[in-house]
Amino acid sequence: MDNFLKMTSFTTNILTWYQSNQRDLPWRAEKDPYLVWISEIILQQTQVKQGLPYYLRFTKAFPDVYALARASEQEVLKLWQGLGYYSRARNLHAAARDVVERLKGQMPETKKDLLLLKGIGPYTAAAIASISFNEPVAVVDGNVYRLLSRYFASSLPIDSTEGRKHFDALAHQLLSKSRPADFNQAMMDMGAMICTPAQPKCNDCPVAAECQARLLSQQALFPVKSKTTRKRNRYFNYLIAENKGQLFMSQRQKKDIWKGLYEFPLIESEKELTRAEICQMVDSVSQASMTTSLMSETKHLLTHQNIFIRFYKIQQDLHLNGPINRAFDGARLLAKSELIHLPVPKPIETALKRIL
DNA sequence: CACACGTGGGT
DNA sequence: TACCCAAGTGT
Repeated sequence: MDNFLKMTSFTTNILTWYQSNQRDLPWRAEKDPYLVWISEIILQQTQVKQGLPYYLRFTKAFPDVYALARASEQEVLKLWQGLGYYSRARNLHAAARDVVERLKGQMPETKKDLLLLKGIGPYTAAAIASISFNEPVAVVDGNVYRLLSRYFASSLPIDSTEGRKHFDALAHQLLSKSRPADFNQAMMDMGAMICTPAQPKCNDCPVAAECQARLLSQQALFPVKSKTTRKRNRYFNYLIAENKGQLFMSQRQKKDIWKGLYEFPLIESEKELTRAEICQMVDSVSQASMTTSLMSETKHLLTHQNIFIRFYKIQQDLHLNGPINRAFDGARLLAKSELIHLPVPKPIETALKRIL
């Protein structure tokens, strides 16, 4: 079979498989560009199982771009709480206001114009343009890299510039120009349901017959990645200071994890600190004998770092006369009823549940 | 352009 | 346990 016929059969087989195996997902019914947009942002680096409940709550609260633009950033972050990658929420909110104010509420209809919006990169722009407006552009995400690298048994690293260009070109060659929406969603469903990272279901795969990795029994060797990850440890010592039913809380501002979210006053260190050292640090600034007690500790595993978290309860109410420690700079005393509305990181959410 | 950004699930 | 992975983007 020559290359042209092989490519044609790949596209045909993928489309046919999709017709009878596609997942029933809420944003697929109307292809409303706003709903597709929300779904694509939520599903970045996130599996459907994890993102779906967020999509349902989010679109119920903000059914259209105007509702989202009207909301405050904090309201948007609160609905995003627990999903991670919070810049997605902040960018989405900013872009919604951009669409309402600059584009009179009309979503851009081409990949080129969609790319101008905050938080929309090559993948998301192609997804919205193809799914909602039938533009013949291929989506190239982790699913597509994995599927194509296996199908062609290509050892080009998917995290290299050359590899990305190669698979992008391949995806565009294989793309159905008449049914880009179906083809792109078929590729993603294939990657999520059949050509999975571990133990792919090759027996159910519509293109298994020509899959080079399968012919070599080397599915597990693809895709190839060149970079290695190394982790650093961080130690977060949170000070829980309660005063007359109120709690000290501060908002993370720096260009760092959990930007914009709220937390307890924090002493961060590169190495593990003992309870005595924490006490000493607090006492030296407050010039008083402050005692703390360790409430609990958790471990947070991230892509590039491990965060070891300890929660200390401040025993005495000696912080009445202002900040007792640099950790309390910028901290505000908030009533428990207010805390419920603050967006907080997962570990803080867990701690608050115990306290409140 | 290498790196940071979250959380949950799998091996 | 300690990794890896998941519908990527911004800087």
